[in-house]
Amino acid sequence: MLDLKFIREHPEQVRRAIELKNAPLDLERLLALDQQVLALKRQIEQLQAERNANAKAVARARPEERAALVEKGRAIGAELARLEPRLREMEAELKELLYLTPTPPWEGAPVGPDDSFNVETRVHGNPRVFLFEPLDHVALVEKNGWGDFERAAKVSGSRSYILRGDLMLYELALLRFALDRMIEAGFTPLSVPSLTKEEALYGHGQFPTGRDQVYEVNGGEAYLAGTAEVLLNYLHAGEILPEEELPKTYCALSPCFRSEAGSAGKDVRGLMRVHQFNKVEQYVLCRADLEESNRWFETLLSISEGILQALELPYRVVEVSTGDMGLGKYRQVDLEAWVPSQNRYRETHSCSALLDWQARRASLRYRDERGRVHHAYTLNNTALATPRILVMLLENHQNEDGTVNVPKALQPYFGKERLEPNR
RNA sequence: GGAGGGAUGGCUGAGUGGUUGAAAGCGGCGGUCUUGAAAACCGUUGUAGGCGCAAGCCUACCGGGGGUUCGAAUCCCUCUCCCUCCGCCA
Repeated sequence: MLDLKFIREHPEQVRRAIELKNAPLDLERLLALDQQVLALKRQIEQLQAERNANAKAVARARPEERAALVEKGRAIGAELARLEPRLREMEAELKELLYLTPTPPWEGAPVGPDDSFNVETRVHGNPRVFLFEPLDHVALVEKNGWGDFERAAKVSGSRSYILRGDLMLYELALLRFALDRMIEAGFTPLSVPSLTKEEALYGHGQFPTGRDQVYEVNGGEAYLAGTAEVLLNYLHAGEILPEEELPKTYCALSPCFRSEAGSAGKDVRGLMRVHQFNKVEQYVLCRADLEESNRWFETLLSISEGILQALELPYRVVEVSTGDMGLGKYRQVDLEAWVPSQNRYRETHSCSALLDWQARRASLRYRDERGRVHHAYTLNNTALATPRILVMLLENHQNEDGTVNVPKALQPYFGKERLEPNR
């Protein structure tokens, strides 16, 4: 969400951002509505001032003057009662439009409407050359008894999974490993709920545009968060933090839920795209300073790269295009790890800087040393998400006999050098 | 699930229809005093929006929303959250 004043004063920049981001927003409607709201508000405030003055006059009035003043107050009240509902409606519509305002993307972002315009900026490691016919991750899981997709579907429907034996333990090891990397980097580990209120989803940016991706609980009483970012971003909602308390650097482990509406037919098999998964998320709330935000962006990205390197996975770095990055983002870089069975890289991490777009929605503010109040900047990135990362780990580290090697860095967490078949 | 009690400014807390955006205390900030500090004393100290070159003025906000009234922190309705007791329970 952009500052209304900024929109008024820089409509051309906003128009450009709408174009670049393909934002579903009618800027002319927003600007016109803004003017109407301002005019009506002025009128109403004028009437309120009159009403207040009149009410005070009633209190002081001599008995013979009262009736006339009360009558005047009644007239003002009637006029207000006529105007106020209109203002409420107009403000509600204005707010809906404001929720659709996009952050202008950074000048380095590739320009284009979709992910086909994303640009690979760097590759790390080489895809492994197999001296045997490698299996895909579903075959590996089935061969070793490391999971049960059929029964998962019976119990929970499509896009669900059951992990078993070593693979189940491997997931736990991975999550704990990722948390330790975050803690080493100075982040505060949190466990947060997955149940979320509607406001938090608006504050995050998931609502209103991504509503169809979210599971609703009890007819809208709550929602299941698709990422801990939703919760982390609402932790300090409405607060004004002292500047000394910034940056807030959090990492959280949480179950994540996604309806995957619209991705029917894509990645329906296995662990690639599931309705419920676990994720360690990185989140930063910092001062409204572009340089600081840029530094954090690099930090978040390098933490994730460090994790992929420790997992000994070949990956590439992708600069996400303006049309693919989402309304709120200033910059987005994805990390994609190699998937041998698909002969391509698939996303494992998504690093984003949103400037004050989320902070305005959730009212995340801080007070500087001069006493002035600012909206903060927010950033986030995946630290590690399972089970998708298991796809890459199983396929890349498989042996000819179907066992799977555990990267050195994970061995202390897993306790063994390889995953062995479940008997 | 049942019964009851609450929600006021950074914090504690007064305030049940009329100059109350809100007493008082604490805290914060500035100053006086002091070699320095403490204490004491004086001043100051919410957010958002609008108007104005500015000084400043206006409006809204006492958990959220709605209502009654000339006038609401105060009365009514509703929702949310918190606390106590009972029941159930990982």
